[in-house]
Amino acid sequence: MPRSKGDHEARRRDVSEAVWQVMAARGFTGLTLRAVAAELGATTGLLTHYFPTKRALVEYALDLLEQRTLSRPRRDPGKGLAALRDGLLDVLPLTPEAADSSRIWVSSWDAALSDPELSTGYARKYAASRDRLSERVAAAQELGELLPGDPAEIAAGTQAFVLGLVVQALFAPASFPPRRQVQLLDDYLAALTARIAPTAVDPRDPDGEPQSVRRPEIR
Amino acid sequence: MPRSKGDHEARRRDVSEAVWQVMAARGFTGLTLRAVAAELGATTGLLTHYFPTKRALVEYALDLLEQRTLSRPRRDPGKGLAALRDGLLDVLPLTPEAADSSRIWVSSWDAALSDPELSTGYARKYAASRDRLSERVAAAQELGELLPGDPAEIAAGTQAFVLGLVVQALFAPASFPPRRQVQLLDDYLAALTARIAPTAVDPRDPDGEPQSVRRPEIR
DNA sequence: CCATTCACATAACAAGTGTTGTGTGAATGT
DNA sequence: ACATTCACACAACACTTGTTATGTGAATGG
Repeated sequence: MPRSKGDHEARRRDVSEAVWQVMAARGFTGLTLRAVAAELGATTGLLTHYFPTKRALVEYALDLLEQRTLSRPRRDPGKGLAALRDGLLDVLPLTPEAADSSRIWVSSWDAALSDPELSTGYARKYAASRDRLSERVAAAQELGELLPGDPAEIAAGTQAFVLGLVVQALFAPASFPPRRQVQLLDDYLAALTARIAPTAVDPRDPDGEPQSVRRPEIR
Repeated sequence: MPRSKGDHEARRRDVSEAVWQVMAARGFTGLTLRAVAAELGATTGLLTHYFPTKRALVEYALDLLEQRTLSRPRRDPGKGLAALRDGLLDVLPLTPEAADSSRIWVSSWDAALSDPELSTGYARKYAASRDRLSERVAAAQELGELLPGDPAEIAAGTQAFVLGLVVQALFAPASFPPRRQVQLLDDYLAALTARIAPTAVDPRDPDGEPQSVRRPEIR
């Protein structure tokens, strides 16, 4: 072996950084071999040496995106409802880095929707994310911090909420500063922890004692 | 003028249809002059005759997208909360045509995020949409069907919710059939109303009017 | 020391893109 | 009837894209 494996890995990390920069600056469509090479101060020959085809680089970029999103400096999750809230906050573009990540995600949806293989991969990733949220929902319910109901459904709702909030914040960052994003999320969560539980009221016995659920102490 | 204005308009409508077909089939990135021309059974010369530049065609396509979305067969909006619900249902990809429209929207975000001019246009459109929702929120509040609170904030929340639901439904249509989408939305709306029947919608008639809506307690 | 192997650079290719110029037949105005 | 004007087709241009082939200097192994 002419070079050490450490060199190879280091170079690969350089490529990651270049890919990231290009995507952040020019979107997923702008992810081109020459753009990455230029960002890297190299030529396309380098890239074809590491990735046999463009598709390989795209898949690598998506893995990188997922990995960077997951390994983003996360909040130390609290317990119950606080843990759910933290998990949702991690999705929102509250910092410039998170905004970059979010923009890349959204811009990648175009290519993903046209590619069945990528599309199923995305579906899988989002399903996994919902499963993680679902666990926290169930935990919060056990603590009595969330209204009863199918955790999977509630998790899907929360996921939808933050996803849509991400999109809106990307297009109108001035209208959706971090503070407002957090506020909107908290309002949403507060609605899920209403004082009077809809499902706690038996339709045949509307005068029954409603289950007491205290409002969350969040923020 | 060699030809009647009617011909010109008719031809333009043909172009619209071709543009739409191309976007639905190959996404916003796949919107290319030759693809549209082929779909139209013509050459690129036709398109350059109607649109001086690619950008003009893109803007035309976006206008078409907005117009088709707005003029989509809409529900006859009810009063108060029902009107809000109808407005939100109109956003969801509940029918194949609506799914096409939604997919095109999402795939257009890539290009829009990289283009400041398009980006501000999107921000404006979404803001207008929120304003419309906001009015319905306020109306529902006046009827006592929704909890008090800033209508603009509640509208932003509902918009985020349906937007995110659209994205999830596009990537996992099997997991988010129309029935579940409606159910999720109704659960969300139920959370915004203090006292409302848990099942506001007949599962066999998801597009129908919500039933047995009870007035919330004023706290 | 020397053959080999790796890590690229260089350059060319074919395909696809938007754009532009030049035709051409048909409809129109007079 | 004739000149004009429109609505395209046709073809070429310059450019970008992914891909591929070939070269080359440096590190490595024996």
